[in-house]
Amino acid sequence: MIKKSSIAFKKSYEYIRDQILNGELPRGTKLIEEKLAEEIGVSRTPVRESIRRLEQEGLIQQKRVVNPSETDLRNLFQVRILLEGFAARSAAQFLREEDLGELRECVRIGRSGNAEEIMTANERFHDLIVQSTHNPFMIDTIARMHSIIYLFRKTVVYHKRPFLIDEHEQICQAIAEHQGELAERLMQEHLQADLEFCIHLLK
Amino acid sequence: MIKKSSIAFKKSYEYIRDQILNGELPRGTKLIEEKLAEEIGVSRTPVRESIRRLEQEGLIQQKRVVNPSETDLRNLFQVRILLEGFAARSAAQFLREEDLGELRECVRIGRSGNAEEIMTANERFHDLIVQSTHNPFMIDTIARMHSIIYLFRKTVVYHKRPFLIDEHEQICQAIAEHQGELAERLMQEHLQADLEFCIHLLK
DNA sequence: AATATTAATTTTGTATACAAAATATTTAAA
DNA sequence: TTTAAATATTTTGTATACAAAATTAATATT
Repeated sequence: MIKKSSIAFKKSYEYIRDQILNGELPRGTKLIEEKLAEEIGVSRTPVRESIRRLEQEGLIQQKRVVNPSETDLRNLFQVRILLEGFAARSAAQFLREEDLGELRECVRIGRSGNAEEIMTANERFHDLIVQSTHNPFMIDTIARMHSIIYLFRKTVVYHKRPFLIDEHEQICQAIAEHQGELAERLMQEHLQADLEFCIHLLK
Repeated sequence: MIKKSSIAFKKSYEYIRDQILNGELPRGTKLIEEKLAEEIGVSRTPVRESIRRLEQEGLIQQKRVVNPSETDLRNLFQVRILLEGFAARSAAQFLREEDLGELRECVRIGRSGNAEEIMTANERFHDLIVQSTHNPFMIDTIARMHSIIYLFRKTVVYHKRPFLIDEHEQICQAIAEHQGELAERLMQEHLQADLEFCIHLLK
């Protein structure tokens, strides 16, 4: 089957999404179709579609860049903890040897890399575990949450959370030893700590 | 804050969604913007938007009415079981007395009502439990799954699944007695049975 | 000065036109 | 009769116009 290009839509979707994710469009900003269209160099139609799409993905709410409250974050993490906890348990059972190697590599980079590298490694760590479920529906649901969580990534990178990498290492080990229950619990605690850290920064 | 109407969009969105859910647009059908627009009596623009929305909600995939495979259903239910299982546990802790009454009423109707009433009561049963989480994000995620699952509701109603109401009753009782762990396990088993029944019918 | 009304402006929702892309159909070649 | 190429048709993507709705600014009234 042939892929369709939709270049104007792609361009505007990626532009707006990236502007939101890297903070150039701060949380709470009102998005105006015509302004964006002119800025991007396309008509309103694809911009409109992009906004709607991002609305469905949770990055935009009522034409504004989403601005999650503490409660919103807690709700989000309640679901995230359930799903990624399951994923960790699943990884302990199904993760392939080569992926386990990459998981360890992520931990290593977490200790020795620069800010940019650490951020990428952290994302990769969680992604490897989520992918191990081989459940596209679950992967998609989790990805949707991450796009909101990533709104905070700059803030979180500046204030490095203590023990983050240690926790990753523990999870990694539990997975390597096929201890599903333990991996699940450790992941839950890990994410809970992430949440509290996020909320702490929010104030 | 003032609600906006968007009458053409609302009209076309609801029209298309309902046509899909009640089977008048069978699974796999290709949707053509212009045909639908004329049928509904609006222009292509709101129809387009409706299709995109329904695509995000999972009822449409690549311009066609979604047609889930057995694997798709299993993946979907894996997530559903996690989330609704959690919701049942949560209900055992937090469900208000009046909602428990309604839950019991759903069980009663499940035994004595006609097909239409039973269907509504079943939906309500699950909804009450899901709502007890008071987590809009979780509620929304689950709702999204239900819209796909409801594609099968006609088929499922014709072939009444045995023990369905008994299981509801057991869950209801566990919740009433604040036995969270039990309620969670019963809900998981209940949904697993639902899944197997769905898949059995699919063939 | 604060509040309510009205008017001006911005922004969005919808319809429409047209070109690009995808699909279906016909014709030609093996 | 099958396969390939060319053509015609349908369908989608994008731009644009215009009216409805929402927002903002200005005016009048207390």
